[in-house]
Amino acid sequence: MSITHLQSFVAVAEEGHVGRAALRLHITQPPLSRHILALEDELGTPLFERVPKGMRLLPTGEALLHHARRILAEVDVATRTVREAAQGSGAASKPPA
Amino acid sequence: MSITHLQSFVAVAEEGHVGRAALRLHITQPPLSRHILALEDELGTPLFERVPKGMRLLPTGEALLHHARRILAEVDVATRTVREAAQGSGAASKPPA
DNA sequence: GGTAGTTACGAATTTCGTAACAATC
DNA sequence: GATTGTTACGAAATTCGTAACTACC
Repeated sequence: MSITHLQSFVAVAEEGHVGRAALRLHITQPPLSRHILALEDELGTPLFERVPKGMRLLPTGEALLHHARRILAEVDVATRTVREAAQGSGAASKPPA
Repeated sequence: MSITHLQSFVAVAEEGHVGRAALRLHITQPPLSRHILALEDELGTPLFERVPKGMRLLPTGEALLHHARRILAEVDVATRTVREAAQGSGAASKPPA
């Protein structure tokens, strides 16, 4: 499980549609579809039900969604916190791109 | 920032030594060293002070360590929760390796 | 000279996007 | 036949480990 996979999962869960999620993530459908399949394979269970309109979360997916959002938020906080700590101590070695 | 990088970071932070952390992670020193350098580069600040005995956490590193542990723990919980949800609904498609 | 981290470099793996496919309405 | 997700496949990018290097006692 990678952070990229979790970002992909959340996007598909929120859009309910691999194509739209891919647009949102600025990648094409196939790699995004593969991210979901890889996650399902790793966890050993489907996360979505494939319906004619797109992708519908299963209970397993609902369970993951909570945690995925929390993880992604925490990654964000971690990044900001470290950058602030760096600024505070004037120890920055690289200016932000 | 990837989960692998965070695992590497925590191991080095706890061991205070790239070589020992590499043994613990069952990889060699160079990739582990690169993980730390990549993280420092991405965050724009050093996380460790290089001392003769090894690697010593800087305040920026201390700040990251808290979040990194929380993220890794949350990933663990997420994995278990989804697997339990799958068992509960009998929807498992792949037996655990 | 021993111990530590880092850089060079080639091989193996992974990941991407285009194109083709499959399935459902 | 239009819309959706998936598989094939070759190219590009990443990541590994061995070997060589650097720095500090």
